[in-house]
Amino acid sequence: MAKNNSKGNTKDRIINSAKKLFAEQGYQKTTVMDISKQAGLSEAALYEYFQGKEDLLLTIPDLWVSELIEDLKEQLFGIKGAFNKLRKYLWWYLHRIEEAPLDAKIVYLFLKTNANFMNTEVYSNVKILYSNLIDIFDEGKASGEMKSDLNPYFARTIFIGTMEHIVTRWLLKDMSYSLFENLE
Amino acid sequence: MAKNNSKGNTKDRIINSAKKLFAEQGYQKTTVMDISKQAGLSEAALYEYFQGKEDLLLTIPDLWVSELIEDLKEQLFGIKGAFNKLRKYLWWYLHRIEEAPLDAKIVYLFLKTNANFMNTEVYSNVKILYSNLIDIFDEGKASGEMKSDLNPYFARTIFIGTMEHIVTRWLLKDMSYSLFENLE
DNA sequence: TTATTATCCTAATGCTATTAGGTATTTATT
DNA sequence: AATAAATACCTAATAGCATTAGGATAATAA
Repeated sequence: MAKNNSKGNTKDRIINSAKKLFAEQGYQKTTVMDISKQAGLSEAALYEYFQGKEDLLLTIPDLWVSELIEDLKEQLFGIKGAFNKLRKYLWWYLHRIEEAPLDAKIVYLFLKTNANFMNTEVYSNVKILYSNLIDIFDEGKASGEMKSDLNPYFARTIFIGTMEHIVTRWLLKDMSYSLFENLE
Repeated sequence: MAKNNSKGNTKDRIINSAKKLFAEQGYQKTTVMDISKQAGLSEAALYEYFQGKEDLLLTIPDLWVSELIEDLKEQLFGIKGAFNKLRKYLWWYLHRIEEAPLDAKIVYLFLKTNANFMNTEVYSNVKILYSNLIDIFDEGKASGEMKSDLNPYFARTIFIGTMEHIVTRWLLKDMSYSLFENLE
């Protein structure tokens, strides 16, 4: 019950070191020694906490994305109108990404290229995150706010595609400007 | 003058082997030995043709993207109307990607995550490829086909974002369906 | 024929992820 | 309090892989 005090700290230290280094130098160029040194440990000790380098990569954004799901519910709660919800969604998403650029970079740039990404907790959580949009578009159609022949799935593809494109470009350009500079 | 007969062949063999293996197993999990064995060479011989594994990755889609640029001009030539051009652009792009899924996978999934991507020939070529869209939107505004307050840059972001999202999803799902199943 | 260059090889080298096998310190049990 | 067990960490292998050294063979040029 009182066992994971320093253990929890160490694990966090490893995660934070890895996050920083992965985002800065990329996954490949970051060595396990880099990470463990930054966390103040030996390499071997790191393996007490994670199965390996890849496991570390896959674990890092787990927490972040789970948080996002919880937060999104709250944020959308009480907002009336599909367009208002969409606006809020967009704003919220970009805001969260600007707040946690390291996590975002790892998810966007390194995780997707990993062969095991599709079997990840993160992947299914991202799907949940995006499924909310379908509901919003359905609501918009039902209320008459949006055209009745709108295909919600295609609308979502456009919405997400655009958002992700903006974010990816921002990440590739080293976050050198604010994401909000180019909002309609 | 007659020196690069077998040399040219060998280089092609290496490129094709690497392309296949990168796309199948991912960049990290593919070893130089895999590639050279598949190409019928020793590992050392491969280094006569490429500086290394990363150089190989960066070189592979060079040719493909250069070709695309040439082809696009032809394809759009003689088409009247911005919307017609847009439709053609979309159709052409998806078609070319279905035709060369290995190149596409490498560009979309592995190249973008590489730290050196931004300094690549491929990157500047992709920019050229996308800059054509600005002209199309400008033309559409000038001809009255599109609203005069349309922001061409934002329109392009939406267009490309949507396209890339569709393609990325398709690639991640192992190209298990035709890209044209879900066209408007 | 001799020199040069192209093409390829085997055998290092050195870096990096991961494991083996252990020590010391904390926690639980009697 | 004494002993057992688990925790947190270490140094020193091991093994895989990218890359290089140092040639050998064969084609081409002088």
